[in-house]
Amino acid sequence: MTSNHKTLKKQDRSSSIGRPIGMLHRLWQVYMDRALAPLGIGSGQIPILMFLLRNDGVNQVDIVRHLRADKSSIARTIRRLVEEDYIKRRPCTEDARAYRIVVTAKGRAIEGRVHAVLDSWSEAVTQDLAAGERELLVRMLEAMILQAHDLVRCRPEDDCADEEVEA
Amino acid sequence: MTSNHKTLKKQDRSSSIGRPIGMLHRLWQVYMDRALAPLGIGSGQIPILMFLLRNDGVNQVDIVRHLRADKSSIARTIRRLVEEDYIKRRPCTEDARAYRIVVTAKGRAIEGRVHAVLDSWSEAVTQDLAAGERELLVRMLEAMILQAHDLVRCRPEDDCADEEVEA
DNA sequence: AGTTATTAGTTGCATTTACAACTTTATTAT
DNA sequence: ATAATAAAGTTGTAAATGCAACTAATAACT
Repeated sequence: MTSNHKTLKKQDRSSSIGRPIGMLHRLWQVYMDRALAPLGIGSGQIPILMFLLRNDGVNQVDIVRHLRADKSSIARTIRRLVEEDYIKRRPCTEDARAYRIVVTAKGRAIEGRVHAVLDSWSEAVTQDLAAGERELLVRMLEAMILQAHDLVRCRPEDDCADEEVEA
Repeated sequence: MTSNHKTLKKQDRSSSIGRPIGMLHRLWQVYMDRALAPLGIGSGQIPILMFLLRNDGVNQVDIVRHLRADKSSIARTIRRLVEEDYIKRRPCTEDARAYRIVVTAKGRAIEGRVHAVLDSWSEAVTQDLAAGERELLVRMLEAMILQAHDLVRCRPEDDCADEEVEA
């Protein structure tokens, strides 16, 4: 235990919201990658797969909107999911440019496992929060995402306002 | 305005903590990269630079511990910061393996700019939160990081417990 | 109908970041 | 003092992602 941590200050962690969030995200990725390694699926594919499990048959743009990601990232991640046979792409009859992305049996088969891993993370990291704080946290994060999206992907009349509902 | 978002459900956003955090982090990166482009510095370099501005002369391991990142990432990011002349490495006299990382004048010169950008992000995304919620949020995030770190980088007697202080 | 603008996806390229294996130097234990 | 360990950094490799530029197809406009 040598090293010169004597002049390290406890500061620069109070203000910025970005730093702790980035840290949590990276730790989440590591956790997910380890837990999902036996399934041959990586952390980056999880959001798409989970979305598709609830919204089978959507196209890539729908995924882009929901995940607020870049379409090229989505395209590549979908390719990986297809390669691993978790999802399948079939031409969209109404629009020759688009595809309908559907989950395969193999994809459905791991839903439980993935959900369990996601939940174990959420449970573990929030175990120190007081009663009700976790729900508040989720609400705050969603509110922040809306602001962040407006700030970063500020398109005039963007339809990212979470349409749908179905059921 | 065609597209088939009719069967999209509003679900799968309630539970998981990982998804919204990842989303915020990516949006943060985009925001920072855009705002900092004129400075020739990227979002990945910010945490290290900000840490060094408060803790000049530490070595890479100190940075690794503070940022809870991988040492190879830190090594490469430091190389970039050196290439852009924001920081400098000088051999550590007490330990021939290590370096002391110090911020250059150019690095100090942009501190205000960077801080302003960081703050504008934090301010913008939390603008909808109620009074005091932002502080609560930061506290929750820090508590979650501790749990996450234990979960992912669980080393027996890890000294990541934020030593230092040096008021 | 014909031209223009938009939209769905893809590809090249760059950044951020983790893991494993390796080098060099310092520590511990014998 | 030696040998075995551990620690500080580096490098190869790969995943996750964003941006810009491109193709193909649909929608809009005249």
